Amino acid sequence: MPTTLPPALPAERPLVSVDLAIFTVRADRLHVLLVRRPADASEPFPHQWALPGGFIQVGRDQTLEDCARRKLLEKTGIDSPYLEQVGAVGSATRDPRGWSVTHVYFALIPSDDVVLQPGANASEAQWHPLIEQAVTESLAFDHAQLLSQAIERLHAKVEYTSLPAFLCPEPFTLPELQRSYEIVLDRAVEKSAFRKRIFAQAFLEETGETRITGKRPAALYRLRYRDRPAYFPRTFSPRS
Amino acid sequence: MPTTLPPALPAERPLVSVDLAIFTVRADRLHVLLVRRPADASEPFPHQWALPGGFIQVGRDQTLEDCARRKLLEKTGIDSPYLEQVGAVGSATRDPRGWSVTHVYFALIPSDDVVLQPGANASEAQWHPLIEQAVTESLAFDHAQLLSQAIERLHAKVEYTSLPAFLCPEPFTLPELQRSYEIVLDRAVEKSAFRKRIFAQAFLEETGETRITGKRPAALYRLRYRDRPAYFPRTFSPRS
DNA sequence: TAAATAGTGTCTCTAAGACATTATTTG
DNA sequence: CAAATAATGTCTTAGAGACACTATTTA
Repeated sequence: MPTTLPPALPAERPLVSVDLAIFTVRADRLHVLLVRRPADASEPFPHQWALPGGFIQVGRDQTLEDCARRKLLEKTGIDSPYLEQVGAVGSATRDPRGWSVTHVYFALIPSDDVVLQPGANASEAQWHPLIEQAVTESLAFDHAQLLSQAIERLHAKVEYTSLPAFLCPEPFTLPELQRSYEIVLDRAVEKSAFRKRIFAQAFLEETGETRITGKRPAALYRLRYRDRPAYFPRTFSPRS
Repeated sequence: MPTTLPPALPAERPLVSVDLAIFTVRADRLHVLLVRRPADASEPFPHQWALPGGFIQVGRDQTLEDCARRKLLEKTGIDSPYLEQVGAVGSATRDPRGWSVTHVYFALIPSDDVVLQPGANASEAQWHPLIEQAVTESLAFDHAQLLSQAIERLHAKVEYTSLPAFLCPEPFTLPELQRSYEIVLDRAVEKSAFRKRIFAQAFLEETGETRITGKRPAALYRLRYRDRPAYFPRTFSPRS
């Protein structure tokens, strides 16, 4: 029998964590939630900004996604956001404490639902605006890379899905939804084409109410399905 | 100091693995490579078919993707396939040996490059045809679900990328590439539209040679870039 | 020259972009 | 009624689908 066969179970196991890119729109800008690493010098990257996250607790989390939802609830008080797995990044060197794999999720939440949770380490949670697809602070670990993966995914999917609707507090008007698209895409969107596109997918329902913000009141809508986005048959700008 | 704070490092760590859905086209059908679990009754799911994969070896694999490439090389002898991470699935119950996370990758390889590696456990590696998007055997663990996630991703991306080109032995003719699309999509593709679409993206280069299989010889092409697919501005059938 | 496969041309259709126009409100 | 914002209408355009047609080979 060869001696090179791996053992049935590995002697050493990697660290396993989940990290979240939680996005919202505030003050007409896309923001991401960051937390400060503990100041304790025995921890890696003390006092640096990082994506909220943490290790799987095998006694507590039933699934990877449960762990992500738990973290989100702890930080924001929100328990049913739009949540999507972006991917996993694992290597021997990304965490000085050892071989580690992290699982990146992104969440979209309407900012008025958020109650940043006080207490313990969450007191240092803060919204950071995204300038040119990135955050100005330098982040702990490889979190800058994880964040840009999440942003890249968001950016790509906004071209052909209704994701920005999950950033709007319900009910919302069509101009508000359009603005949400423009903020995420960071470019102007043509109104008439936008409306045809949205209505063709029929994922909104009228509340019957209107909102009087500017001059002519705008019709209010809510999502027909809170649990999944709508898909458009084409992207916004097929070439550009 | 509260006693509910998690420890800096978790006491228990999940098992971490990689599983591969390796696709190829043989005999005009999409196939996936499966391996038999060891017959040893002390192992879970003895003698069942499973996706090739295994635990991360922290002393050996530098990254998650390295681990996937290593497994692929061990099973097929191929070292630079198209390889893409599909996602991670983790839960307390998916492996009877404990909390486990697996990372699913899919690979596309031209079947004539493959040399199924003999020896040890690899002697039991076999190509299985996909009928109606699935394999007829029942698979170990949650591998049926992992496989369908991989197939779903492949299916979705074929609508707007050049992925089927990675299934064709180079050089290939346009009718051969079209057939590759039809096999993966499991539907007919219209020739004229197909050719316009392919040439518009300019990801092929002519070899100058032709292949004489049927009557009129067909021009031979190879990929301009082996490392990434081309993206089309629209999907194949915008509605249907 | 018939059969078969490779490759092209033409017309239609769908959904997006541009941009002008109409509608409804407040001051 | 003027200003402002909401909503609609019309024309163009890009790229896919349908399908007829031409081109090049072998038997």
